[in-house]
Amino acid sequence: MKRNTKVSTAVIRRLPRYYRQLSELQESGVVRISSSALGKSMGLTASQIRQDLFCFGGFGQQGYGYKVDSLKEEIGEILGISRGHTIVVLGTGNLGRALIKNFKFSSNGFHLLAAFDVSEQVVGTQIAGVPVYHISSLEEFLAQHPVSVGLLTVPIAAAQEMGDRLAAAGVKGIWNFTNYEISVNRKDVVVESVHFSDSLLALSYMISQQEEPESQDTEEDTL
Amino acid sequence: MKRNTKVSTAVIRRLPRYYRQLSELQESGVVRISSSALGKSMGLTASQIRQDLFCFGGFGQQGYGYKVDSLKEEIGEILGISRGHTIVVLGTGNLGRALIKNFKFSSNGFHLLAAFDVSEQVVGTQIAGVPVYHISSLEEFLAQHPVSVGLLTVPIAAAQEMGDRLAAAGVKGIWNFTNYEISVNRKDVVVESVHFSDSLLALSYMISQQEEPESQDTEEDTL
DNA sequence: TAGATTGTTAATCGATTAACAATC
DNA sequence: TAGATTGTTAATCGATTAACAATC
Repeated sequence: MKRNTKVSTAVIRRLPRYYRQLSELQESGVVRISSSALGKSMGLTASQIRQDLFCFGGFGQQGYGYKVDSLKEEIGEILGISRGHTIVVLGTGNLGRALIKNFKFSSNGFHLLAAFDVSEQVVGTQIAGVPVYHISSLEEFLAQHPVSVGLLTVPIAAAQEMGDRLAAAGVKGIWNFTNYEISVNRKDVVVESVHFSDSLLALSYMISQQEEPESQDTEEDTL
Repeated sequence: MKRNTKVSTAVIRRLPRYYRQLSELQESGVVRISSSALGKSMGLTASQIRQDLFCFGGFGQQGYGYKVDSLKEEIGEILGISRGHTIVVLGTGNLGRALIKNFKFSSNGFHLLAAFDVSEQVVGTQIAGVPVYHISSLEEFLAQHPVSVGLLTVPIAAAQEMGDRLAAAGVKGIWNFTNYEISVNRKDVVVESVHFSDSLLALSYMISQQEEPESQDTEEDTL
């Protein structure tokens, strides 16, 4: 059994994928899986999977493989799914609304407590059962309820200020959906950003490469 | 000047960040920047930035640094921003609608042509000026308009089928927002997925680590 | 010119892959 | 038992960092 002596971000980023894949296997009724089968289904090597799991002690059985149920359970534990994390949403525009209505917070171990906005039209209402408060009452709310994460879907101009307020009020993490790289200098607040445009531009690069395949030795006829 | 002999995905993933940072610098009126200054502002080393740009030939001036305008331009070119890429949206639920209304497709070099759905309530209408057609006319539309990318925000149950139809109809890329890992076996179709839950679970892991800091030599009092 | 900063090669570091003994 | 597959160490590969000559 190994202590998690500094797990690399590469491994951390794969953990949710393992969790997702194991959930799908579980739903398909698969009971046991080997590292090589799991690797094949995810485009990874068996070695890498065993090495990754070894960071946390290894949860398999020699000669048998891994029990899907218990491995999923273990990884969920590592990810902190059963820690009772809580979350609030800042900004109830189209995206905030979409996330509140559709994203399965509870499947990911988060309890969605409230949303905040400035618009008088939404303040006081509920979105999918989630109460919407005025942003001015954010600190008051955070003082009364322990909130793990603040989800930012505010306009880009308000992003930094809202991030600062969340950090000052003691959240542990900020899930940033604004296309702005907010800077939080507190060591005890983690910022995780979802940059749609980074994703689309990476895709743009990849499809652009395919359009001009191997222009190495061939004569360029484009200007 | 170096040919792009297999650029690593690590580099590709940083290109959009460079582009974003340079855009912000440009807006702030910054004209010139050195690799070390750019690195500091992005949490990268100067060496890494020079190495990254070197993959494409290097666009700096010795003793001076990089001109913000032209470096941004060059990186935009590499990313394929001025290639006239086109995109259609499949699924006009909350998320699809939010993206259509808010996401700046044109800033990222994409022209949003149309949206598709099954609901009779939206088919025939427009969302932010974008016409919504019935999904049954997808192939007909794609045959008439060259479409680079299909954006998937359909329910998870429809994800794979829609991905297959897009690939068969000749799109170059699929931008997948369903929480399902669609599999496309065609070599000429790239899938880029945005998995919200992977992002949140990674954040969950990170904040969970902070909650139990350095439980190495200390006595465990949790069970 | 002197100073600054890149382009580019070399050294280092870390992550992935390979190998195999342990063991179910 | 024989076969399979893990846990774990070692080897390899690739990415990051360091160094410095080139040059603006």
